[in-house]
Amino acid sequence: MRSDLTTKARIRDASLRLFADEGFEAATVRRIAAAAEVSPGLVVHHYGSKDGLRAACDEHILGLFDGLLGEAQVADQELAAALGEEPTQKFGSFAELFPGDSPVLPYLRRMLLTDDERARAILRGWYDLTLGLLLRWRDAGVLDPGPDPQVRAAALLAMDLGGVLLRGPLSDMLGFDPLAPEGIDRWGTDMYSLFALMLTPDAKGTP
Amino acid sequence: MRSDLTTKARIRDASLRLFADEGFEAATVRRIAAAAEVSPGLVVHHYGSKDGLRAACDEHILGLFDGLLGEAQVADQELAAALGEEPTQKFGSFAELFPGDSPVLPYLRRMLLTDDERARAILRGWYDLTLGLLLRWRDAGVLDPGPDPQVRAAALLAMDLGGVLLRGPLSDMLGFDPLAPEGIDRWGTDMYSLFALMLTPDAKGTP
DNA sequence: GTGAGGTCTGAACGCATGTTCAATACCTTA
DNA sequence: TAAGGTATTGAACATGCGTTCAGACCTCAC
Repeated sequence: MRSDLTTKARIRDASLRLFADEGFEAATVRRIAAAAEVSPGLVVHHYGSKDGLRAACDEHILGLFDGLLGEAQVADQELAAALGEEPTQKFGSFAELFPGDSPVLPYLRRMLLTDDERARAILRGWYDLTLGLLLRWRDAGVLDPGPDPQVRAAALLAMDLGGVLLRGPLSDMLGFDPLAPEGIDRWGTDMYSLFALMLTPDAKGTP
Repeated sequence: MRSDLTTKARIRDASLRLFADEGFEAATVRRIAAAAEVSPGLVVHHYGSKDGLRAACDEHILGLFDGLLGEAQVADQELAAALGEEPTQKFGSFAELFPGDSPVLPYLRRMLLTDDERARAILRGWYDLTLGLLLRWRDAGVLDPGPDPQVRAAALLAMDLGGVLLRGPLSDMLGFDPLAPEGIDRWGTDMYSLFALMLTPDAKGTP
């Protein structure tokens, strides 16, 4: 496989941006071609059809998230040994994983918006991870996930992804972009402090 | 089997559903007309254009939320007198305001995800209300909104709306629809219990 | 050199779209 | 009953869409 700046990859990246920003139907083959500085015919030549192009984009993005989920699972396993040790610091957020101008989060947003089945599957992976975390820490006496851990895990995920999906309106309200590098700390700090409320008094005492 | 609404309202409701479910571009005038059991020409006759129809839908939905916000503000004022009295029970969620099959939440979802400016304005109203609530209750010693109340208010809003925006995937994960009448209690209960973590020990003691 | 095979273009095609318009049906008011 | 406005239709139109295709261009192997 060749380097990633081939014309074919350039077309995919251009369509990634347009699909994410404007939606699949609104992004036309002609404008994708213009953005990638090629002819419309070449787009079809490389990807067979507009649907084929979308599939390639999906694959690309889902691959990234799958890899990420794998890393998170590994990190989770490693963490399982050192239980009770600053769990708050390990409760990472989606938003911190990608640079502010990356098209990855906007594209995920689009996939979730269109209820893509595979986006759901990715989400389910993160849900399982979160729920597992809550239960394990509960059993270790570190954390109280409330009366309904499954719903609690879903709510935490909803809050995290709500930040991704509502990035624009939230920036409006707060006066800063909570997902941009400059704002992620302020956003993340409060997420942590809200999460920390679930820690048991014992765990709170030992920072 | 036609409804007893006027033809014009029937067209608007049909397009409301289609816009919400499939997006503005994907919902064609012809299919809207078919859903409303009229001819394509009549749609344009009543609303001038497809854009005019969208504007009418926006107006309809935004009107509903404006009215709701007004009611919430009134309720908030009334509550201000009886401060400290079961604040948890008054922390309502978006999702509980509409029946499960109403197109209102799906349409709001669509507006938020297309970054409609007026949807942002509506959201800002709810944000201001939430933030005001947090600050007032903090000053009354009932609640601790954490180190950054503005971000906290935004995060709570993100969680609430995250439920709306991710309804499909969440239903998948949880095995029940958290926004349907049968599931809203279970979802709402955990939202309450998470919110209750912010109450100060004094307030917690007095149910 | 020459031909094969991939890359790339731009015009063309068929189709679905939003919109227009003349014609018809319905309903009110005089 | 007559008139006039509104509601409604369905065919027609222009436009932009995804896609096709013949051919030009490039790059190697022989």
